[in-house]
Amino acid sequence: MTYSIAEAASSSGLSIDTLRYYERIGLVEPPARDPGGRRAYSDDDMAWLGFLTKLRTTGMPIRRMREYAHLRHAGLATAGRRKEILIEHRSDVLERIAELQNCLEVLNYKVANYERCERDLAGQEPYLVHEESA
Amino acid sequence: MTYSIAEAASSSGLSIDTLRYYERIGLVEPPARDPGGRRAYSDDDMAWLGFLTKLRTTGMPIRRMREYAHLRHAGLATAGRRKEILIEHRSDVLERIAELQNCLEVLNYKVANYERCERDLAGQEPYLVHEESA
DNA sequence: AGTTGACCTGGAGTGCACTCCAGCTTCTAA
DNA sequence: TTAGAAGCTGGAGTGCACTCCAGGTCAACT
Repeated sequence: MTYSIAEAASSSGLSIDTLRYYERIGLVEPPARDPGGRRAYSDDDMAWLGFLTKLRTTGMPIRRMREYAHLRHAGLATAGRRKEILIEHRSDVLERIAELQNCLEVLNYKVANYERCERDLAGQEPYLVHEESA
Repeated sequence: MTYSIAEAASSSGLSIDTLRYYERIGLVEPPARDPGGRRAYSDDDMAWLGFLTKLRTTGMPIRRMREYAHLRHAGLATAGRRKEILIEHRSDVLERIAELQNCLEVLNYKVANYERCERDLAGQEPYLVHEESA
C-alpha cells in the first residue's frame, strides 16, 4: 500500500509543506516515487511519520529527532543509544507534565478567586472589592 | 520592599533581557525607578511576574498574556473576561497534559520494545533480530 | 581619581519550525 | 483536448520569543 503526500499529511497531522521540509532536512528518508515522480509513502514511512509526530508533540527538538532518525538508519548497532534517547526524552516529558500540573493548581486557585469575587459581588452589591494582586 | 532587575529575574526565572522585553511590549507595567534610574520592582510586580511565568510555562502565547494584562490594568469591570481567559487556558492545559500522557504510552511501548530486543539478544546471541518498523 | 560591576537605551540579530511562492509537470475527468 | 486539481523544485519569507550588542550612566569601593 502506498500513500500520496496529501494522505501522509492528513494521516500524520503534518502539513504537506512540513513533510517536504522534513525530507529536506533529513528527518525522513525520501519516500519512493510513483511513475509520475510523485511521492509514494509506504506503510513503514507512515509508521515512522506517526512516531515522529509523537516526538514532536512531546516537544523533542528537530535536532534530536534527526539524531534519532540517523541512528535508526544506521541499524541495530545503535539500538542502545536510541533507547537512551527515548528514556531521556520520556523523563523530560514526565517533568513537563509535572510542571503543567503544578501550574494548573495556580490556575485553579485563580479561577476560584474570580468566582469568590463574583459571589461577594452578588451578595451585597457594590462596595469594597479588592483586586487580588497576584 | 523593592527588588533590582537581577533579583526579579532570578526569582521569576525570566532573564533580565526578557524582563525588559516584556516591559517594552506592554506585558508588564514599567516598574518604579530608584533615584539612580534603575528599575525597582515591588512585591506586586514580583507576584505578577510569578503568575506570568505560570502562564508562559503552560504555553500561553504572549499575545494572550498581553490581553490578560491589559484587562487586568483596566480594573474590576474586566474580571469576567479574565476569568473566561483563564478557564479557557486551563482547558487547553488539561488537553495538553492528556496529549502528553498519550504520547508517553507510545514512548513506554518503544522503550519496552528495545528492552525486549536486548533480552532476546542476550538470550540466544545473534541470529534473526527484527528492527521494529514504527 | 579610577576601576569595577550592575544597570540603562535603542536597535539589530538569532534560532526554531515551519510556510509560502513562482513557475513548472502530470494526472483525471468532462 | 483541455481545464482543473494535485504535485514538483529551489528558494524566500514568516512569526514567535527572545537574546545580544554598543555605547553610555551610576554607585561603591580602593
